[in-house]
Amino acid sequence: MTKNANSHFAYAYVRDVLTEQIRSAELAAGAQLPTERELCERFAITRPTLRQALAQLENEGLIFRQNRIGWFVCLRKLRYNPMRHISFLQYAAEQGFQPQTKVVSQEKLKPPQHIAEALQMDPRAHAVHLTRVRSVDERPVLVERLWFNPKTMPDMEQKDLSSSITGILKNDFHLKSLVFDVTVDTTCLLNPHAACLETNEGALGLKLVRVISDNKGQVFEYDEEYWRHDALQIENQATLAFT
Amino acid sequence: MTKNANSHFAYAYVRDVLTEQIRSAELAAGAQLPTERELCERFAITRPTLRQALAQLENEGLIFRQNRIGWFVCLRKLRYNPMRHISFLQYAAEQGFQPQTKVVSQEKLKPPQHIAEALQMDPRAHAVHLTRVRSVDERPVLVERLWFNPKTMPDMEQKDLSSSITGILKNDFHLKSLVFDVTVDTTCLLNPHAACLETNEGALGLKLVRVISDNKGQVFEYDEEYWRHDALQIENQATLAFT
DNA sequence: TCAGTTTATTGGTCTAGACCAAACTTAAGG
DNA sequence: CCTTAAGTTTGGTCTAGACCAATAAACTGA
Repeated sequence: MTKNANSHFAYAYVRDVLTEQIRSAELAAGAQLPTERELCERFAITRPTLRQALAQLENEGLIFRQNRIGWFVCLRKLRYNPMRHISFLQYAAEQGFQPQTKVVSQEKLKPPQHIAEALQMDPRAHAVHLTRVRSVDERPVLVERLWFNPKTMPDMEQKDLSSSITGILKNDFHLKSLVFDVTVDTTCLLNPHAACLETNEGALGLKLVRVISDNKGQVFEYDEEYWRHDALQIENQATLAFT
Repeated sequence: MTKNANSHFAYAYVRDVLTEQIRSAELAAGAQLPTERELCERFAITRPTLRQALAQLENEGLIFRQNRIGWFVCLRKLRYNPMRHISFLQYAAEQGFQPQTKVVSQEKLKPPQHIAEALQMDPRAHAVHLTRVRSVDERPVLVERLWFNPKTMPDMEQKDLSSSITGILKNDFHLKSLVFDVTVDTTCLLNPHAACLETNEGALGLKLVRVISDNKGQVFEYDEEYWRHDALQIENQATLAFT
């Protein structure tokens, strides 16, 4: 097969050609790519070589796969500021998406040790645990798992958790301010998160952990957010005032 | 080959075994993994299958490769808050790393159109462009490319850019406050960034874009940071006060 | 026309190599 | 002891299949 000068490997050439087709909108957002076998024929390469190229486009967040259906050009991303406090439903709607939330489970159980430690709770105690999936335009993009400290947030199993948790902290537990500690890592999505996000096991994802405390450092809530990496763009804004 | 119940594919089984060995410190941070051919023999699989498992561990940020030398368990990550303003040298040193910075190039040239637009400058004009590589413990982790708006930051080619750019904005251009707009995306590292980071082309990375303006919205600087994804953990903290 | 079954299509997983090239190790010579 | 060359080891790239399984499309019968 022929290649241009700056991508002498076959997979790199294919990756660059497809990238340019996506960037120039020759392949439109949401469009299905030709099948793997068609692309192999067109570029005169084998499927392992093609899939190396596709994997890199996938990691770049340019394409995504639907199991046994095909590869698609990614749609626009949800811009997400993990430090803001308006609800998912609100900022997704503001950006022209159609957001949805589905509770997967709510139960009271013993948390893993690292979560018990982060919550500063008795590791033998049970905590209320809420798992929910968020979608935009009927495409699941986020699995979140919330843990509530039984000491600082008692009786959570009796509250309506479909409303704002921040509201519960303010109104039911009378907090005057909250501190959010957030970390972001790349991760490999495993089941059940991968299945909830309708992606295959092993796909790249972003894991966001948020610990919510009061201003005395007492921990109330521990959240894990597993995101499809191709569905969001993290953003933030800060101001530096010179004194 | 044999596998346990929850990872019925060979590559998934290998991935999970190696993950557990890393998590339990049976494979210590920095340790070299057995060679690919040794692992193939041990697990009775072929190299493509093994490399599928290794690729997922790499995306997870658990292992990294050195070209033609071997696979290694990742060392601890630099915790990075993109919204803070202390220098890289300072927060890396605070975390017990040995930071280094190397200027790769400094030149004045016509920026790409999307950068000219972000800088709100005449697209035909030239801007000072600085490229530098940051390392910790002699391991390159970040390539940054800084563009300075010639309208708001004239004569930058005559300044000492090895010192604090923020200091230059404050002292030379008399700004009273700065606004930082930051976005974070996963990306596929290509050359020359991949080479600077001593990783192979196509490796997963994180791209962070920061636009620096004054409080009137006038843009001064446009920064692109290309990070080894396995070398950093993004963190942030915010406070929400209820009124 | 609809429901159920069958067939086809698509990506997913895997084997079994081959060969390349960067990096390291070893050996030889000055 | 140092430099250079040769050999070895390692990950990188690629071919050439095979077979699986999820999903869609097509077909058939009521």
